Amino acid sequence: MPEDKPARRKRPTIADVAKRAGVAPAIVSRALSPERRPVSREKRERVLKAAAELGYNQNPLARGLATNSLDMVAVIVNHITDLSDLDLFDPLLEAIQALGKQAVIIRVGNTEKIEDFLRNSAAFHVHAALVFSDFADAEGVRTLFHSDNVLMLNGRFDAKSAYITIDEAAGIREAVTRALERGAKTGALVTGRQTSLIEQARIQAYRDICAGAGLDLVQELQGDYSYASGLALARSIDGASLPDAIFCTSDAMAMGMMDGLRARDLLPPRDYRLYGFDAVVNANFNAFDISSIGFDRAELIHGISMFLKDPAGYRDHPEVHELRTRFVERSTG
Amino acid sequence: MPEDKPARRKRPTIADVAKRAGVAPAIVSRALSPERRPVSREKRERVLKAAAELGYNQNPLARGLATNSLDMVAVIVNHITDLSDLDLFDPLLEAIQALGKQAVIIRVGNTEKIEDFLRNSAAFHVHAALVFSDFADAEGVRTLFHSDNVLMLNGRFDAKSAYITIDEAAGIREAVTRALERGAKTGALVTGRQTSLIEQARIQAYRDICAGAGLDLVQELQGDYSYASGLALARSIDGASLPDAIFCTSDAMAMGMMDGLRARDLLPPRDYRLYGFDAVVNANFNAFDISSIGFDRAELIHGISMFLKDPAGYRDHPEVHELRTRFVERSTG
DNA sequence: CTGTTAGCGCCTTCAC
DNA sequence: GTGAAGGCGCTAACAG
Repeated sequence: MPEDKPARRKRPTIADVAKRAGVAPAIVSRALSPERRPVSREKRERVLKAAAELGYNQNPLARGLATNSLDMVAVIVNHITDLSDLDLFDPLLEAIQALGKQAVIIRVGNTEKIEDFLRNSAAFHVHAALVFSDFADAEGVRTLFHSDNVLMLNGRFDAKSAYITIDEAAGIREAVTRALERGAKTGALVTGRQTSLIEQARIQAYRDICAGAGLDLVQELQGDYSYASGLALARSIDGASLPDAIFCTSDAMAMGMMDGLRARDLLPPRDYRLYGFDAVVNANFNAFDISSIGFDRAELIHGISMFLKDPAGYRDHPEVHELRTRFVERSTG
Repeated sequence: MPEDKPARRKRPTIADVAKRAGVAPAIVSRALSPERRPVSREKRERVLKAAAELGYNQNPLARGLATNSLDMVAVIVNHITDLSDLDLFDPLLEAIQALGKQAVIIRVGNTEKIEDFLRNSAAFHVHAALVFSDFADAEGVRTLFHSDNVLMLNGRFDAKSAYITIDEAAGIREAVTRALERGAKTGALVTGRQTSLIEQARIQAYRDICAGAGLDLVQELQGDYSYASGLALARSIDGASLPDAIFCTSDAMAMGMMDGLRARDLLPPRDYRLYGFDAVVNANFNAFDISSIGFDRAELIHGISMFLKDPAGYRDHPEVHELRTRFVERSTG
């Protein structure tokens, strides 16, 4: 191999631009900075022109070394399915890229020693971190990343951290009301991983609201959010005294439940009413079309964008700190 | 705000470790390098001890600046759904992290000027790039990234690039054979985005194999891989002369097709045989359970890992350069 | 094998 | 408003 890497043409540096523009490197740095820095209008223009002619591009590593930060956003999930569906993930990436930043996905699902691993990684220096994983708490993430710009999306925030919470109760109240209107007297609740704060809130909301509204929650079953667990739990539902309404804390479990009961010729809404959670598009498949509860993903993306754009000013916009869930009516309930 | 950032305790540097171990900084660098570099056994131990005591962690930005590379892997997709499903994405992330690297997801779907955007980004310096997007060609990606370590997974490779291709024909042949065995004489083909090289190969394989095997492809319909497009295209299927077999180039389209025909009381395998593609887990939902064609995702991950571990040596392992698809029998065909 | 010396490219004082 | 100088932390190159 004579010249495997033909000495990739060296990229122009700030010094090259400075030379061409006939100014000092520091001027170039200032002129090219997004922030308003003292440079005379005339020199700024010379610098911009020279930079364009040379095809200059900043070296983010050098800037990162000097400023101790990187234009990347860490997205912390358990498994990737935490982002409950692609409906959220795709626009999230788009929003991050629209801000000129890049998303580093960090999966803490079963990586032990995630900390050691991260400390030697460039991800350590990210501009901000978005935390979806319920395994991470605010303080831990702050020490994990070389940044205080942590947005907690898992409910585990503290006084110092930014967050977006979901008002689970709003949509649940609508769904329960709906079930009652349709004559439901009894209900079953199918839950997911109870270590999640969000899940705990969801379960509690169901209990409280059902109790308050007079819908008798006769059965609680625990799954793991998955289709498979819903399918398996269907066996635990007593056909003889079928609950009038079955509430699942994920759409996937609702789908499994529906398939499991369908095998016994029990169909919603004829034989029981079925409610999912998350309002994923999948549930819209004709074969399921499950009534669900969810929030507007665009609103969540909007809040995240605001945070990334100006982490310091985020506190001043409480209107994006909490999202409301709503009942999404489909054919099962 | 008196002290918003309480001067985050400075992390120890290589110089601190050197001082404590009583050696030169360069020795520390060598001792801590993953590669085998000349350091006396005794000094190496002193360095390791000092580093541990100090809680030293490398600064990847500084290393990146010096070596011009970063321990990150760019994953380039159109939209995130390019990774056809989470079955692949989650283990891919896990594999990347297992190598001590981080995944930067780059979505080129509708970002114009992706190039300008990237050149100013740290992603430019990634260790390697994995290309799933069919919008990117090998040469383009090499110039886009400051790295020749590009693995093409979209079929658009050239002589200089590493790649993994999928033998689409193998599984298609099995599926067509199966349909014939079950008495099919006529078939319909439902396709996706035809700009993709992989899709083109898939379509051609279907045509060739059906022609060769004597299955008459009476109809071709174009969708976009999605459930919705399959559902819409079901209307174009003539109920009177229903094809014996319907082959879809994605599972999602097959699901849509199935729902669309179900609405007209046409069910597989009673009334027609239905075949999907990708063999995603979703298709396993009881309500669908669609026969499909796919490759072993673990094999793909294995090949990708080999590449990331040693991009230079990858060429010497041709056994991972091509994956075979296989027919996955389920209930619809 | 070892240590010294230069950078890598940028930003940030700090005088002017 | 400007520019020189030093530093971010590490690695490569070069003598010893």
